[in-house]
Amino acid sequence: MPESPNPKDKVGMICRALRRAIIEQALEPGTKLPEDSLGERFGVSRTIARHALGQLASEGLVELRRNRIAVVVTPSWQDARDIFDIRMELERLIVRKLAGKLKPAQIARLKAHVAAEQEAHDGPSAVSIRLATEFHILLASMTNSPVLVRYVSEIAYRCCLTLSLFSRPHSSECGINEHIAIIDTLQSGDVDKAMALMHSHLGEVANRALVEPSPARGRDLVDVLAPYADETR
Amino acid sequence: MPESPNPKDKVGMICRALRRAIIEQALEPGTKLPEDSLGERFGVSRTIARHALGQLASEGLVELRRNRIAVVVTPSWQDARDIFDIRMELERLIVRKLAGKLKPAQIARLKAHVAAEQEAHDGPSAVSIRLATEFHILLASMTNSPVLVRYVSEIAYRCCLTLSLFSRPHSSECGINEHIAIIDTLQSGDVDKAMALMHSHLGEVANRALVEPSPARGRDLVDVLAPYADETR
DNA sequence: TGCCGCTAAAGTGCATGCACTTCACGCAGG
DNA sequence: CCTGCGTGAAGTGCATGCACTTTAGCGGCA
Repeated sequence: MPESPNPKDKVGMICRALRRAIIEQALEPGTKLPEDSLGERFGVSRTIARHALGQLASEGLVELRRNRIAVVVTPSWQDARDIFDIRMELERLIVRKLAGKLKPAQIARLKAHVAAEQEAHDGPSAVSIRLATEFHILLASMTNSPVLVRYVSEIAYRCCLTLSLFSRPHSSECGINEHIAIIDTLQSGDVDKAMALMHSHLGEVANRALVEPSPARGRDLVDVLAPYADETR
Repeated sequence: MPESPNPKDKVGMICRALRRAIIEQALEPGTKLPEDSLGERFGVSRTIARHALGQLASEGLVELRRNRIAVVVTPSWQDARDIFDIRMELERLIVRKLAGKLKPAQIARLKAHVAAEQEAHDGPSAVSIRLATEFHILLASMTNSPVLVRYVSEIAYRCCLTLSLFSRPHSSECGINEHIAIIDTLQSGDVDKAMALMHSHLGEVANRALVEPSPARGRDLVDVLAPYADETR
């Protein structure tokens, strides 16, 4: 529902490209995204680039301030916590809808994905982060609920952003085993266990990600100061 | 985060206006929204109108098909069910965050809102639907979680759309009393009871809204046929 | 040296123009 | 009377242009 997979849809293309760049941390939080550069890079006019930025902004991935260059958002620590809270609720819902109802083909699909995750385990961490995220989106898509897919995608992308901000350098090799366990439990049909598993899985991720701010975590000054700046108005 | 309350932000203005028009059912599902008409009506160029439509589309309120006039979405019955499911989860989360933590000023604010609902009870049903919806959004906003606010707003708006499609003519005078009960329980701090109340409140709304399609519910042919059309591709 | 103000360059906000697509109406044929 | 088709009108997709805002860097002044 965000935008169709229509190959002619240029703004959709750009959105996907940028989302992917962001999720793989090729574009770090705070990176500037000037309309013309984008347009030039993708071979379209500013108009289109602008439209794409609008989309991404509505997904919470870029920040759009009037008369200012768009930037990749820098989620606050509080934002991050909120997002994880919501994510847990939504993914529990997904698990509830899915437990015991997956067709063999779907199970196979999931296992194939996890295999890909394992394969990428020793590769660049950007890829494994992306795959881990896509696992959750894949799961969501099996509910056949476009709305759920959209929200979980959005949230999962934003969690990636958060990870690149707050998480310890090498915590990214997050629970592939947990993914496997979830698939198995889903297949077995034990709703409660599946929900608990998903809950603790996400809890793990959140814990790895959300090491308490401990102010000067190498991040840009302006980000560190953001909360204080809020006080002044 | 969707768009700032900046008064200079024309596309934000148009979005708000259209959202409100949709929520009050001045624009029914299926209504066409040509860019130029919109632009003319709001005194801006097509460019801006177009941008606004893009926003609304990403919120799931309008449908945007390539080279075709944008229309107010016509949610399918299944969509409606999904949306209510998600809504329940999110609002339960809200209640959990809020129970026992509301400041007196916030309680007062809520009660004032309910009073307004009561006042509008005998007025046009469009207004009371809007107020009922805004009650939930107000609640969400008290969590101070922008993401939560955004999602609940979006979902609530879409529920309104659904209502105008599926609900019986005069079911709109939905539980003002239930709103009051929720406020009271929230104040008392009984998390479980508050969650149960909210759950049943939404369940009520959903039941009133989602009378099983029973095919020819006066709706347009094309809508009835939509699911069958899906089979063909 | 260090700081402040000024100015050109870079960037955004928005409207308009042109090419292409879809839509709606009327007309011919069954 | 209904159906199928062709054509102009209506509408979208996209690029470009101009006015205004922000930014960054330079030169003057302390």
